[in-house]
Amino acid sequence: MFTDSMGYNDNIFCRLMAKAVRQAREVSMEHFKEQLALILEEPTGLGREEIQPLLEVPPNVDLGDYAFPCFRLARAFKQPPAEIAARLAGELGENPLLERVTSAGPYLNFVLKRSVLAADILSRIRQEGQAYGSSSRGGGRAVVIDFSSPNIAKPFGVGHLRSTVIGHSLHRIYTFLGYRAVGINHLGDWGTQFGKIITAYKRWGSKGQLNRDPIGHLFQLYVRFHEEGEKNPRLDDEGRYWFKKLEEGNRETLDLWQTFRDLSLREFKRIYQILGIDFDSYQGESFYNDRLDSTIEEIVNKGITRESQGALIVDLGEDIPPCLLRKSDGATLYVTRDLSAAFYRYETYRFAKALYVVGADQILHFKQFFKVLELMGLEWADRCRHVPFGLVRFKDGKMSTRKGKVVLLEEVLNKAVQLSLDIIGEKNPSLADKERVARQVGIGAVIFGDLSNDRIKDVEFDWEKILDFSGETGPYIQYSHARICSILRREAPSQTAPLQGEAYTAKEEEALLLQLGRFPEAVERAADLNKPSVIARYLVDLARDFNQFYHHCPVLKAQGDIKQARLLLADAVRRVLAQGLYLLGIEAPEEM
RNA sequence: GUCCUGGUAGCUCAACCGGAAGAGCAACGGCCUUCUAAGCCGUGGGCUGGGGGUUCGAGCCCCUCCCAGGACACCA
Repeated sequence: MFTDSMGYNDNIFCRLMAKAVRQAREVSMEHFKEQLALILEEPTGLGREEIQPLLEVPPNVDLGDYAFPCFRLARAFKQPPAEIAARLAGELGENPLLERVTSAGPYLNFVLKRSVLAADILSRIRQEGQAYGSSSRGGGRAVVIDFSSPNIAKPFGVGHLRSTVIGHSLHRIYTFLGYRAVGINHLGDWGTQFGKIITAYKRWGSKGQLNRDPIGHLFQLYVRFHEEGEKNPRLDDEGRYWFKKLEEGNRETLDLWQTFRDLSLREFKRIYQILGIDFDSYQGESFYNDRLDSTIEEIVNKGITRESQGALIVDLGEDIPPCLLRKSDGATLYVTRDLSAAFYRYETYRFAKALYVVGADQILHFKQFFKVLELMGLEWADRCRHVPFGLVRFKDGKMSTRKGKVVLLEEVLNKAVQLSLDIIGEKNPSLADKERVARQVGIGAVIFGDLSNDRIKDVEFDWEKILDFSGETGPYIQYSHARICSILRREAPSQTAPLQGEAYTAKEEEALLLQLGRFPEAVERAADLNKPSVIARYLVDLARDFNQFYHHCPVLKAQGDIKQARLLLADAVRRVLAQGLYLLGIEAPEEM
């Protein structure tokens, strides 16, 4: 059952097309704002375009559905805002859209007619199903999203979770808005650290251990290299030597590198599978090796480079340090690969946007990188955006990969799933397929925990917090969803019965309807700001509104039209919760 | 030293491009012969780091100081 919102199928594009056709006559919350702006145009003497952005949602539902602050009018009317609000409230007469207009201090508050609101939103959700909230604004244009991008031969720690889940969510959000999202895992599979690892492997490595636990072994070697390097500075030279060999294409070294890469990638894909994530491309840094010369040439040809202390640099002006394209020993750098990748991606995808979901510690790097594109005069330079996020840190200091301090993501996921399983055993022991649900809930909790806060803020890793499933958490949203499914299993709403807008009278129902109507705005905002947290917050509010409804408005025990109306409302909430979770990369179990 | 981010309830965080300061956790008190108590209801809790400025209006914009974190050409 409920297949319309569960299995996300390829059908979405057909739906989006059909939707575009309907769009002209669709009514939405945005449309309500337009209508209000129209109503206010005459009495205020302001234009529609001026009014609409001023309209806001009052802090308290009892005040109204929308509010218009009258401060702006004070000067023109030569009257205090409060008096203007009071006067306008009196002047605005009957309107088919409005239940009432009141003034509260300097604010003019509007209450929409419940029957209109309900019929409007619910019919839309009923018609569009899982496409509710989507749009065709992307028009099939490409958005390239560079995310996750772990370093080969290093463990996948909790620190990598952020880029991975933010990027994945953005991929789904942009797809939902009609873009062709391209997820790229720009693997860190090249660079001087491979010289180090090869050095370490040659000195202390073991083939047996490598096959048994590839990443674990490589990580040990990496840590040991840095430990010994403190005492023996010559190790660094050795590392550089082997990297040079690698770049020259030395067979033996290359084979070793290839082995490390294959083993690591297999390991990473296992983790991605647990998280339910896939990429459209795994072209990492090494992919650009044979393009670097032409990349540099292209930049040099623009006449913006110069030699400095034997290195090739681009001056970027007073505010930013210069960008180093080639070291004095001839080796290239990270940014050279990024530039090369950007050229390649533009040629390949002709993107409308290129997003880089990379930590905030690399803000300067991206400034330099984008500045070079700009100085080259590329018209697509401003389509590139760094989507930075705060770092994960521990109470007792920073996480240092070099020193071997790392919390494995898999360990976190395993603990969350185990805890989830324990809770199911306690609360719902008869549940079928407990392990599957425990995975959905445990992993959902970890993902939601990361996505629910503004990405720019640093997060402190805290076992207690990540394993807390009460309050504003992923399980809270999933639980709300499962509760609805439980009701609908007993009785499904008629999908053809006429909508009875008048049947919604409880204030919990009103709040829920209004919140449902805001979903499309939340999705758009999440995309505009590249912040999945906007959707996460929206879902917390929606789930809270639903739980209040659940506790105050019996569904199955209600009679006739009221029962039917509540079933329909619950069903609409179910769809939006499931879709919202999907956009975050979280599953929505029907029971838990 | 220079630049970038953050600083909101005891703790973790919201606040829709300037508009009426809110949640969750923790604490305390209630609610399961009722559609899943991973829930709901209630109580307490604030000079939005300090000071100045712009504005009818600032948690949000500008200046300055304090605190925390990060970055700052041969790493990624």
